[in-house]
Amino acid sequence: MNISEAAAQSGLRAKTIRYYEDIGLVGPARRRDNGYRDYAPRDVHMLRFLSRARGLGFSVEECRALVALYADTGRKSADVKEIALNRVCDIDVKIGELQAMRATLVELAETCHGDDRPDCPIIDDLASRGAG
Amino acid sequence: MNISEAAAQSGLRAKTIRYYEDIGLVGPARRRDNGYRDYAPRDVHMLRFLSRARGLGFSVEECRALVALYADTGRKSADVKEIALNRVCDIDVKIGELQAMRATLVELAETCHGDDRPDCPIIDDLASRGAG
DNA sequence: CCTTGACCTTCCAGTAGTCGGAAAGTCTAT
DNA sequence: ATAGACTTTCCGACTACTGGAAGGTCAAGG
Repeated sequence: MNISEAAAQSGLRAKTIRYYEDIGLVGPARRRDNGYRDYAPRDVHMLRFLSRARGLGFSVEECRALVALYADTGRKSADVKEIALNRVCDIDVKIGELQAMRATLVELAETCHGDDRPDCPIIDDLASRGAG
Repeated sequence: MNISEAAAQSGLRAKTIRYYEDIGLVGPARRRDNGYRDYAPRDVHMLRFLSRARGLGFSVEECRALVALYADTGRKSADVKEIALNRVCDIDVKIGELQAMRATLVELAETCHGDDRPDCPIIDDLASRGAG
């Protein structure tokens, strides 16, 4: 099948598929006589794997590791689990940071009357608080 | 003061300060005879404002708007509040996405025995689940 | 005066992960 | 034959910096 069909079935865009081939995340696609890439269901399967892993926030490099583990039928499940749990830790850190930002912003917004007057605690706070 | 001192006092790096000048987020710094940038406490104040706004996750473009509002003493506090609340919405969306990722990953990790055996539900799930 | 090291300057390139578009070739239907 | 939808490669843009090279400047020590 053509790349656009593979894109539709995998959830990736054609551009992204070419990019993944470019950086070697997937092997070079088989080509037809006209030079068009030709994908088999098995290839789409791999692309869907990547689409899903990326959707879970794994970096392209982590995906590379996952692909290697996927291909290695003798892998240890512990190796995969470790990558997944590391990802959970990363996520926890990011969620924590975002929650801290959110709390600060809400606090600031709550003290701001939000009308036509120029006096604004949000600006004042940004301007006066220490760099930390 | 020199740029490194301004950096230390503002919480930004020297490189970042030059970059902000480059993209016009701050005006060009006054120069000394030797060509070195020379910062007054007032400039550092502005840089600290930016450092803090960036720390709260405002994009550089949002910072540009905040700087304009900061400089506009006739601003409406409502305009500032709107930017802040939009930012809160963005954060909520991101937190939601991260929590969904986290839940999926934890679920997958919990079903994975995580030992030397090759059988791995994480890989299996990534490989078999639909693209969504 | 000379050297050393820590500053400073500009400019260029690279990062992640695509996206957009140009220019050119190909396929399909009418 | 032609229109329009596909494909190809390549190049540049995006965000927000960061690193490094090549070179100028300054302050301290011998």
